[in-house]
Formats: sequence, structure tokens, C-alpha cells
Amino acid sequence: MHKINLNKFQVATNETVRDINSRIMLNLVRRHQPISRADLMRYSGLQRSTVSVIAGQLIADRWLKEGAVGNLPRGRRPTFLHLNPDRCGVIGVDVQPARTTLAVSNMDSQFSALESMPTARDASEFIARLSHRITDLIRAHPRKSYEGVGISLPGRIEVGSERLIFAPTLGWSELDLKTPIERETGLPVKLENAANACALAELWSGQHMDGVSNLVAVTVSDDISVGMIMNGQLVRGSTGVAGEFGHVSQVLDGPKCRCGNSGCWEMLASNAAAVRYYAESASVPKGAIGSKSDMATVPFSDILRLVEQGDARACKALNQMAHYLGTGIAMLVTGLAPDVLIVVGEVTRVWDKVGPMVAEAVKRRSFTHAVTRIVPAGSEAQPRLRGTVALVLQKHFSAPSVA
Amino acid sequence: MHKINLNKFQVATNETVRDINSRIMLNLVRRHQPISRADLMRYSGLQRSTVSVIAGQLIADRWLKEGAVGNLPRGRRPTFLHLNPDRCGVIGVDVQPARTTLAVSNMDSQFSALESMPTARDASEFIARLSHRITDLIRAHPRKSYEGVGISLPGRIEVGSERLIFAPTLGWSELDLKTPIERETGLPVKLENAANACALAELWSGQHMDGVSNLVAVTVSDDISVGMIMNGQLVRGSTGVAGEFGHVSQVLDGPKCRCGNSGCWEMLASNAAAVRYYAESASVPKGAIGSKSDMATVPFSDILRLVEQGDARACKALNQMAHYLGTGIAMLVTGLAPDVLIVVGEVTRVWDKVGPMVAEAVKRRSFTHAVTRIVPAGSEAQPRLRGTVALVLQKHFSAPSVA
DNA sequence: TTCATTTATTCGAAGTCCGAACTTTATTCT
DNA sequence: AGAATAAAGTTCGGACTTCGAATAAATGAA
Repeated sequence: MHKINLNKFQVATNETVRDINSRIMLNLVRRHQPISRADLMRYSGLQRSTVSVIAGQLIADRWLKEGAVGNLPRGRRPTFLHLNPDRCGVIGVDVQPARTTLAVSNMDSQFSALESMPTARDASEFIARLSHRITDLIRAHPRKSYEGVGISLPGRIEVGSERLIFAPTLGWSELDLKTPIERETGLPVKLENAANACALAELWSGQHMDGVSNLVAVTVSDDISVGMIMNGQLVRGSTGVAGEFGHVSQVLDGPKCRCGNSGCWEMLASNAAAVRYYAESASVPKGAIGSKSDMATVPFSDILRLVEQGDARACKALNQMAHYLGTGIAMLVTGLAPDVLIVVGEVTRVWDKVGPMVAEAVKRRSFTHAVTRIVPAGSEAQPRLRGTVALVLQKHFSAPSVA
Repeated sequence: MHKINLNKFQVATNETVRDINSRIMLNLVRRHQPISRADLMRYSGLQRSTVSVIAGQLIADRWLKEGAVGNLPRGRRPTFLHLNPDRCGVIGVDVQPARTTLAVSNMDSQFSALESMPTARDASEFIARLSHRITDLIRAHPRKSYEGVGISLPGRIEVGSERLIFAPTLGWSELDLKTPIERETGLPVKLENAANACALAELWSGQHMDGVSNLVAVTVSDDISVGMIMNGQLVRGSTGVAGEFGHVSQVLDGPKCRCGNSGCWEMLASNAAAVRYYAESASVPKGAIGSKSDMATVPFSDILRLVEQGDARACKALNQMAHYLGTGIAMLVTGLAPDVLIVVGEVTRVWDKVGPMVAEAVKRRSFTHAVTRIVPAGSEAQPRLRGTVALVLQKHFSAPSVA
């Protein structure tokens, strides 16, 4: 039940009815496939006749295909319907500070190609190279049609202009990626923050997400970013920057962050924070000249490896990180009370160690009425890339914006 | 664009179209009244004929009334339409720990009666007394019809069961208020958290809210509670407890809160916190036996009066409160990036002193891309009661839940 | 008086769902 | 073998809704 925005609404016509019902049908097939028209009638509550007509149209539009014929104890056998995964392809792009990954996907988020390239420091050079790789990919993997390009970024996309804003780890200033890539590739381009993309990925293709409509995704790398889905809908805020809980102070006078604030959650619980903790634990006593700049920085992946080998210093650094990860997640659970909270990032590799500390912090700091399920998303599941596919396809599967 | 929840969806029929369009019409009249059918055609994009039919039906249903006839330089004069504020009445109830306020309202949130009663400590006694007062109010203010009773509470309402959960300041345990009051009064009852009610009030009847669809309300009394509207929709989370940012730690090892956590925002920035700061500033040196329990507590309203008189100790206590109010609001602005953030509570009486400190904290702790407008809501505007009216009426004015 | 202009209503066409009747296909009982 | 039962799927008229053109109503200007 949302308020009608009189600056941007859509009146309903007779076709609106068909639009709504055929999306419901499409989703019912997605969830229950293979499924007969008769069962669709029972799930949807629509008349048999209506189901037949809509199914016929969805088949004509290549969304659905008729498959095998089922068996019943008596009566005419049902013809099963299922999604046509090859109706259209999607190009997914996951931009990360060091490398950018590209994938070709079908409607099932199954990747038929996966490749990567370095992320250029120069924005216009990056745009040129990426466009080129995309057109090459399309040529190498011909399909009836491509639905679009979805791009996940460690930054926020301004609502309205769809320009990239606030992307400190990339070092690019405010930037229009959409227009040039659309021009070069000839496909519609959708941009989205990586945490938002992960949230979409879990909502649309995650396990055990039936009936979940409040979901939070936390991406932990050298920064921390949060994606929120509330009432089944991505929350982007007024400008697009909603979700920057990584820049909320956990310790009011903590270490200075590049955002200008101090004690930011991401200064305390990101991969970079763990690297700092590890370095500090070996540093010369405080006050020694140049103690910080002299320290050799051990990359986070090495710290994880050391943790897996049982190294005490690495475990201590990880524990410090996990402690603050827990307090921050407790903030999200207390404040947002989602059904599910997904943690994404390399740190999930050692979730057997980190998970219990997070759970403990949430239990201690959040009261009992929030029943959030906290789950790690392994990077092998490619949450960002799956999110880009959801990003491109959601307009066909989600409820039409009405009123 | 929200994901269709296959556990709870609604197929569309022909009547759905009319439903959508007549709600759009109703909202257009609400915003632009008085307005002619011809102008409604232009604003809505519907055909003249369709507008006429829908207007006729809305008039027949007593939502709209025909009013004066307009003047134009040439041509037939338009008949203006406007809302019929007396179509139905609403009973609004604002429960606060000490007193409960009741109001009779029409559709415009204009109160024709306003009275209050003490809030009984015993829940069942409270229910009995409140029901009695409501039936008396209805008898004393007869109307064609009452649409329902809206109740604002300092607690959270469980989604689904609609029971009151987590209401520490009231001291009632988990409780079903809805069923007995509906039985006694014969009217449908809607319950909502006070902060959520304030958020609804501002969204539906606040000034300068055209096009706002992301709004946060912060109620500051002896506790702090947050109500969130995102994408034009109240965010209640999976269980109904979303918004308890008041119980997020601002200082990880701060004073112990009754919720079990420590350093909760409401321990640092609520009215009760200011009372504590004031008392502490006069206390005997730390370590003295019984120093805390011996202190005379000065009520918050007295502190405000002292501040208005320029008392230095009171100002210091208020500043401490304002400082933490600022850091907490910075958290909300950074994390949620709403268009508007409303502050509700007695503290708005001295907003000329508190507002700048909050603005300063937000500026320092939140980056520039969030453009949240932070505004105080004076208690004379009765945000909680206006919210209860919105709560009851929103089902007629908001977009129907489709798919 | 006549014409231009604007508001508002009327009415048939088209799109959609509903619901009953019908067709198709298969199994079970006599 | 034939009839009865059962279930899946189709067909078609009725009802509701919007659209769009035509019409009616009202008013000022020529």
C-alpha cells in the first residue's frame, strides 16, 4: 500500500489487467515449473479460460515453452509449461577496483561465458575497452536477442541522471557510463551499486527466498556497502546513495576515513581494516617515528590464508574485524529488521570463524523480536553477476508500476 | 518495480482498472481542489468521457462533491469538484506512557474534538477505559459513518498478528489491543508505532511533501523511535520492529540500556538522557556513595524552560543531548538518504538551539550526496494524531496492491 | 443572430476477465 | 466392447472498462 506519486503516475487501461496477470503467470511458472495450465489456474485463481489465453500469448512471445505431457491417475493428460531460458541473453559486468568480470547469461542466470580484464584507472579508457569487450562477447556468442547489459559497481548511481556518483575506491569522478556504452553496444545499459546488485541477486535467484520481501546485503571488501530491499523493492533513497552504512560512525572519534567522517564502520570492519590491524599488531611501540608508513602491508587474502593455517596474529586481526562486523550488522538488524541479511566478500571464506562472532554480537546487541537470518554468500555463487542479470530482467518479472 | 510475492498476490480484473484510476482521480482532486473535470482530464491523461464516469461514481459514493461554477474567458463554465471532508469520521488515539489523547477527525485531519485521559498501568483496564471513551465520543459526535479507529503507540506492532510487541516504556507485555477494542466499539482498529504514525502524517498531510517518497520520522521522548517511509511505503521489516535505531549503539561501551544493549542512541539523546546529564552535572564527585540515586531528577520540560531562560547548566545538558541527536541523525541520513527527516518531540521547542548542532553533525559526518531536509515538527501540529487519521484513510487513497 | 470555444455527456468499438458449455483424452466399471 | 467418470483444455457470450468520435450544453464575441 504505497502513496500515489502525483508527479509520476500511470493510469490503468484494459491492457494493464493483462499485463499484471501475465506477469503473475510468468512468476508462477518460474517458481513451479514444469506446471500445467490447470495447476496455474489453481495457483492463480484465474479462470481456466483466462489462463489458456495468457499462456498462449506468453508462448507466442517466446517467454514460455510447452514441454512434456504429464501423467494422471485419470483424465486427459496435462501439457507442462516451462520458462524458455534462451528467450534472450544478458551481458553481466562486475566492476571491481582491480579487475572487471564479464559474463554472458541466459534467463536462468546460467553463464555461458566468463572472462575478465583489468579495470583501467582512466575512466574514458575503461569505457572504450569495456564496450569493445562487450561487442566481442556478443559476436562470439550469437543469440536470437540480447536484452541488455547490467553493470555492478562499487559506487552509487544517481537516481534520475543514472550517473555514477560517490565511488571512492574507483577514483573516478562523477561520470556517465550509461550513454557511451549504450551507444557503442547498441544495448540498453543498467547500472547498479554492487551491494544493491547482490541484494537483487539473492531476492531473485537465491535459495530459500520464498516470501522474503525484506533483505539486506552487506558487501565487505576494501570498503563496506549495504544494499536494501524493503517491501520487495530496492531502496535507493532520494538521490541514490541510500545504503552507505559503511560510512556511519561506529566509534565516534575513531580513525579518520577518506569520506571526511571518523570511525566509519568500513574503517573498522573492512578488509583494509583487517590489514591495518595485522600490521599494527607487529608495529614498533607507539610514538616511534614513521611507525605506520614503514609497516609492510600484507594483503587480505594472505591474512585469510594465515588464518586458515592457524596463525595467531592473523586470527587476532580477523577477530578485531569480525567484532566490528558484528556491531555494524547488529545496527542493521536492529534498525531494519530484515528477513535475511547476506554477507558478501572474501571474508566469507572463513565464515566458520567470523559467523559465530557476528551472531554473538547481534544476539547481544539486538533484542529478540528481530528474527533476521544472517547468511554468507560465497563468491563462487557470483552474487554481483547474478545481480546484474536480475537488474536487466526484473522489468519483465516484477509487478508493473501502477498508479 | 517490486518483486511479486507469490505467497500473497492479487490477480487483476476489469474492476481493478477502475479502482486504480479512481484512486488517481481522488488524489488529483485532493491535491488540486477545487478542480474541473476538464482539468482532471489534463492532469490524468484519461479521456474526458472516462473522467466524467469516474467523477460521477465518486460523487455517488460521497467521496467528491460538486461545488461552485468557474469562470473562463470563453466557453461553457466548468463545475468544480472537491473532496467531501464529511464523508466519514475517524477516531484517532495517541497513547503515550503518561497520558492518552483522543480525537474526532474528518477526512481533512481537522479535529472536532480533542480530549485526554491517563494511561492506565494495567493493560486490560486501559483497554476497557479506552473503548468506553471511544464509544462516548462517537455518541457525542454523531456522523453519517465512522471509518475506523487509528491508534499510535510507543511500541511496535507485529506484522500479521497485529499484536503489540516491544513497548518497554508502557510496561505492558505482548498484547492484543485490536480485537477487544474492535469488539467494544464496532469499528475497525488500526495500530501503529508512533514514529511510523508521524511519518505517515507528514507524508499525507505535511507541507512541501509533493513528490517526496522517502521520509524518516524520529520521535524523541523518553525513548527514541524511527519511522521509515521508503518508495512511498511504510517499512515495517519482517516482524514489524524495523526502525528501532534508538537501540543501536552509538558508543559501544556506553551506559547500559533496559533493552540489554549498552550505549544505545536513546540512552544518549532522549529526553531521559538530558535529564541524566543535568543531574550528573550537579552530582558530587565520582565515587561518592549513592551519588546517582540521591540526585533529584528535574523533568525534561523544566530543563527546556531553564534553557529558554538561559540557564548554563541546562544548556550544557541540552547540548550533550543535541550532540548525540546529531550523530544519530547523521547515521540515518548516511544510511537511508531520505528526502526529508522529521524530528518530533518536546525538544523541537528549542530547535533554534538544537537544530544548528544537528545540522553541523550531519554536515560533518555525512557526505554531500545526501540532500536530506531536516525539519522539526511542532507538537501543536499533532503529528501522532494526524498519523492515526492517515493510517485509517490511506487504504482509500493509496495505490491498490496489485500483483 | 451566428460563430467560435470550452465543458461535459453519450454511445459504439475494442480489450479483458468471468463463467458456463463444450471438446478432448484417458481410465475404470459393467 | 461400451458406458460412465474424470480431468485438461477450448470456445463463446456477457459484463466491465477505457477509448475516441460525435453530440449536447453553455458562454462570449462578432
